Amino acid sequence: GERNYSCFSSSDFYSSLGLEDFLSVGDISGTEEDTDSAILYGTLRGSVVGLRYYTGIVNNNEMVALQRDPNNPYDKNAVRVNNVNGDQVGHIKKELAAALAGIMDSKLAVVEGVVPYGAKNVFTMPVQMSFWGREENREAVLDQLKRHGFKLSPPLKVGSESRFGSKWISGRAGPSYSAPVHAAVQLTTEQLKSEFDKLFEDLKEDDKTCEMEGAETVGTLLLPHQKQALAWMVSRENSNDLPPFWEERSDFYYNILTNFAEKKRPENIRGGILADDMGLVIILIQSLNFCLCRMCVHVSYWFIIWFILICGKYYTLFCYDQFEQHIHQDFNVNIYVYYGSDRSKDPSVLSEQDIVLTTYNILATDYGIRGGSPLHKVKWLRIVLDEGHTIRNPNAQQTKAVLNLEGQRRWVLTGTPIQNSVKDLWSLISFLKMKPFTDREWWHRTIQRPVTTGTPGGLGRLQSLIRSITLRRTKTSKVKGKPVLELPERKVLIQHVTLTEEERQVYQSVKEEGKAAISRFFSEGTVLAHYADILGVLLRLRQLCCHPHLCVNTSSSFSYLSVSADNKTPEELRETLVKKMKLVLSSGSDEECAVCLESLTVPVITRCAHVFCKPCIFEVIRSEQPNAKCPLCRNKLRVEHLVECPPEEEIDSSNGKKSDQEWISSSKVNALMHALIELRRDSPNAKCLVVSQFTTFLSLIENPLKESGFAFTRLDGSMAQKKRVEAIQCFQSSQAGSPTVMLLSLKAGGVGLNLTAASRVFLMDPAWNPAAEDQCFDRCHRLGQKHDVVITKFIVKDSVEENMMKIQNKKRKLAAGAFATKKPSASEVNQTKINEIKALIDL
DNA sequence: ACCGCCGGGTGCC
DNA sequence: ACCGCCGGGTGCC
Repeated sequence: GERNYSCFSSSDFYSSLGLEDFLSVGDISGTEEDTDSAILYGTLRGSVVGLRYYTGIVNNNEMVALQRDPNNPYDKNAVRVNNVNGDQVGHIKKELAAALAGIMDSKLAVVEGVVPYGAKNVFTMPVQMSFWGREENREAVLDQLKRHGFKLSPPLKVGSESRFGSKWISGRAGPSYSAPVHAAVQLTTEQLKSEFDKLFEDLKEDDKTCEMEGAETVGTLLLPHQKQALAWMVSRENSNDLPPFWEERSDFYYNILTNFAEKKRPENIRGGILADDMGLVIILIQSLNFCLCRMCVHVSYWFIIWFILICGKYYTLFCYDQFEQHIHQDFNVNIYVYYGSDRSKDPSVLSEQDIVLTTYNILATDYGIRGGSPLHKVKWLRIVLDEGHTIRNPNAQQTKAVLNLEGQRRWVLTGTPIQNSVKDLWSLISFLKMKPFTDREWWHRTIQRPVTTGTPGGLGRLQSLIRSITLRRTKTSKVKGKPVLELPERKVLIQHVTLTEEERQVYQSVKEEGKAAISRFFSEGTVLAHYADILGVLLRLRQLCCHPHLCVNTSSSFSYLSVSADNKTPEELRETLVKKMKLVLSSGSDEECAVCLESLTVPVITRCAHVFCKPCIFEVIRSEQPNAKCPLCRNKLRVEHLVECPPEEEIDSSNGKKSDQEWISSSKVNALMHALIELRRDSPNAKCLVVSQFTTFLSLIENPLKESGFAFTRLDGSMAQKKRVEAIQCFQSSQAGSPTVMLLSLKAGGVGLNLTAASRVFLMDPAWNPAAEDQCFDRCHRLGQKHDVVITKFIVKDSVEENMMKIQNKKRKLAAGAFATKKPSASEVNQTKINEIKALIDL
């Protein structure tokens, strides 16, 4: 909404820096998504009329949806009443509709209905309505109702919504309300956490521990947990079970959450979620391309074989996030790589394939094209989403494109089925076509809200739902009492680095200058308004900890801090946006485009200060016109407001050597080189990753590596796909003379990136988000790793890096306990942010 | 009777 | 709808 505009313009900037996880930037999504903080204002009895004109039928106690019908020729205030299936039951009586229309259109409240009794009436039936909204809108809603002569009853708990399968208690006479049940109990963080752990750790179930031999060619190579996964997947595809929460009654099928019934048997869920936090399954596909470790080769073949043997000659669409071109084609199946400008737009070409590989980005781009996407014209036998969690934003074009694919058997591979809250699950559940959750209203009313408010039974529902469709394997999962995977140890060492006198002087002067500016913001009370600028200060300090050359124009660096944010001319606004974009592009390497989730190609910045690829954001604007909104903050988007990055200056000096500038070292580089040389002396065959967020730093490090005769390779987000594959294969190779060092940018590659050849990691600079570090470490500490993994973090003593570590530790502790609990209030979030800034700059 | 009352026609929004 | 509402027919006691 526009009301939040001023917030967005500053806060979206740090989300594009990827710092929101670290610096507790609150979720400030618009009202439509902000349903979690809704409270119940009260209830109201109304009537549904015109029943005999519609075919939709309901049961007593069944939930109904109220939907505005503004184009109704008889009454612009019309409100439709639909049953769970989406069939219209009738209309809300016009006097009441007149009161509801304004409230619903302005989104002041969400109105939900339940038909308490009289469901079989011929002409009209009662409907019990609940009004939900944000605390601050309560008065406005009550007011609007009052003006039309309606008054809400106190928020009784509506029976069918509050307990698992509970019924309305029918009194002998009059309307049947259940007595107000006790208030919902908010579970403690620990309780919630342990409940969620249980969601996934259910290996005792028969259908998940039963093993199945693979195809003959690979069967002998399967590990027990892989055989289990195979058996489970096959059973899921052939299962005749009703979907969760459905019961067979005498001659119909009954949904115990919504009390909806229908004669037609609800579709089985022929698929599920393979949730795997270490790529045990994800690796199956991706390791095809990194097939240097024997086990991975077979694991991946196994997966392909599974699809061929189980499904016969059918075509299967893989949604492939980390796109790879080199696919082994040893199994005599047709694999079509649907990617690049020469991709066939002919659906029948796709239909001829056994397997079609594509990316979310392509899928989303094609979805909007005139004439329709060929991918959406094929009826797939199977659709497999790799990195399924990337579709967790229900409003993203990618999600919409995925949800609209046709295909009966649907699989989701994801390491993190629930990223932050239950909310994230909806897209996946919807993708699996689980009735009635494909409609977000039923998901929200029956699962999400009960869970987040701690309504008794809510977690139980979620649990049984997840259990029925998910196979979960974690590093600690056990099969027959033995861990599914015994990984070598992982050790993290902190190596402190002391700056030289000279480095310290520069650092100190930049710090004092920044500190003075930030102090001024504090005294002016404009800290949050200058948040982006503050991040800029911190960025420079972080860079100075690494190498003085990373921080280019130090002396005049903060001149822009004094520019007032208001009253800018268009040219000034443009300049500011360009500056912000450059800061984003240089802050950490490989900033992602939120549309394609890949590295930014031709970056442009929106007026709301979000950075996207130019083609990506153009496509968004084109397909959503005339009211295109920013995918990240929902602010209005206009093509003419987009600002491109002026080309004259090289931002990414990826080859490092600033033309003839003489190479100098730094304390941190010295520390690294000392460690590398020692490692080469002690174990000449050991391979290591040198990781930094700054690609320019990696480029600088190339100099001493060459001087000391190291064979090294490099992987960062800016590299073309072919180069990346080459770099990885070359590094993973065990041949003599193959590189022993890989320069790796922190965020390069996806979960599937397999760098198990390395057993040492040198992290050159701490990341804002500890999870990003962990994910990076997991690229070598994963299936296939033969050695203990030692990670060395270089941290400059008495610097912003040390302060970052402190906050990281705090975050880690928080993350360990927090899950789906109530969101902190905006003021709490801001206070945390302010405290973190103070801690970072020693104020 | 510019009323009341009767009884038939009729029926969402 | 075994209702409400509408509008035409009708009109002392």
